[in-house]
Amino acid sequence: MATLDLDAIAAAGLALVDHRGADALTMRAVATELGVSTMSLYHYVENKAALVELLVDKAHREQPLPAPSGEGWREEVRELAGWMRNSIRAHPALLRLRLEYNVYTPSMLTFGERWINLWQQSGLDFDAANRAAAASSMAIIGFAKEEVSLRDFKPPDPELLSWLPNMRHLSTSPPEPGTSFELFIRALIDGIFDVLARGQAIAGDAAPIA
Amino acid sequence: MATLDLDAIAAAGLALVDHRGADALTMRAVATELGVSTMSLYHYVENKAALVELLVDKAHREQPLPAPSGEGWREEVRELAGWMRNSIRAHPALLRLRLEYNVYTPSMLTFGERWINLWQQSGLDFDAANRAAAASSMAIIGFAKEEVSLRDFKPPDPELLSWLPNMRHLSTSPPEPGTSFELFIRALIDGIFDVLARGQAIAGDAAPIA
DNA sequence: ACCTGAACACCGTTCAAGT
DNA sequence: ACCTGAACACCGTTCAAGT
Repeated sequence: MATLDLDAIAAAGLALVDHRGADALTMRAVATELGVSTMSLYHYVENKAALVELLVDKAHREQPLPAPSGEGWREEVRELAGWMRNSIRAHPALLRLRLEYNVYTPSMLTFGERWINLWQQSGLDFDAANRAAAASSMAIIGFAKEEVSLRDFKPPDPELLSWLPNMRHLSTSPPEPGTSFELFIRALIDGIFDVLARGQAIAGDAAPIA
Repeated sequence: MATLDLDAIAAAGLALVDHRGADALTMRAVATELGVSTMSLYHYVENKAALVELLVDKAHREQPLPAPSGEGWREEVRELAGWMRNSIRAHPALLRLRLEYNVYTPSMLTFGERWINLWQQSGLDFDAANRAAAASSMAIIGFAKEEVSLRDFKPPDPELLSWLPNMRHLSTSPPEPGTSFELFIRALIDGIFDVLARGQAIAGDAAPIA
């Protein structure tokens, strides 16, 4: 029996990333963490990109998709958005590695599938629902990533802020991050639905009337 | 007179990043591009993080903030959002470096200042306008970053997609990226305004009535 | 099949030395 | 003040060799 397996490698790597940051994830560090030589890893993983993919997969398995609540499409979209946000926030240091090694996993696709499904239940027509799903998923993923990026934004010296009264006020009393996401998600869903529903209604009504 | 200056270094670095990607930006590469030894750079730049900051600053100077059009706050918010999107798209490979070296520049702050200013003209009260500005700026920056990230997303094998009809349809006929941003920005601004204006109205009306 | 040490081609950066 | 080559401490990864 082998002393190593993919899950142990993923666990060790993810622990490194979570506790010591993206820079701490080196082949050497993962190997010594597992009490094994660096080159052993290459029997399980083709290269570092594959290692990162392994971590992303494990992170995703730890955060299974929520069961549909049946509370209606709007509420379910909000729940799924919250799940995506939590998935991103669970391993903030993983974001840089994903970008660096261009890692995409099938789990993203199943999320997208369900996301589109929900919008198809909104009453918008087929094409509008697809456009709504595409735009809104990008917005939500981008917003959640931006939240974790801003976490290690160090506020500039007060000197500079003295010329920028609005920013000074915002940086001294920032809105709570949770409420910002609440506002964003509600506004986005309602906004996208309204814009597209209005477009449909106009397109649908104009022809018969004219 | 010196053979080197900050602007030449920034230009050489930015050219490398734009034409050969983030990985191509090494101290050695920038130096040889300028026909100089690697260590010369350290007389102008403390370390690689400072080099990246230099590139970001140059990129930002090339994309000056648009003059206020005076067409009303909604239109001006859209214009400013488009400017931000273009700034991000102008140097897509710079995003990874910014994240990697945690680079924030004062130019971000002047953007934020104006962004808040516009929302203060929306008719929302002071706190609501600030919340709107914070949430919407994160959404827009995140969305634009997501757009460029998705640029080098390679669609998965059709095998996998056969179980995901919605995603298969989306990947065979994706919406045009430009219209996706148009939809997103309009929906976001209207959505945020409506949610907060409704909240204000309710809070303002409920008390007298009860 | 699984694991290993030595080595290679790269990094960013320090240092002592040149003009 | 400005520039330089040599060297150091890291990377990811190849290779030939062990069990």
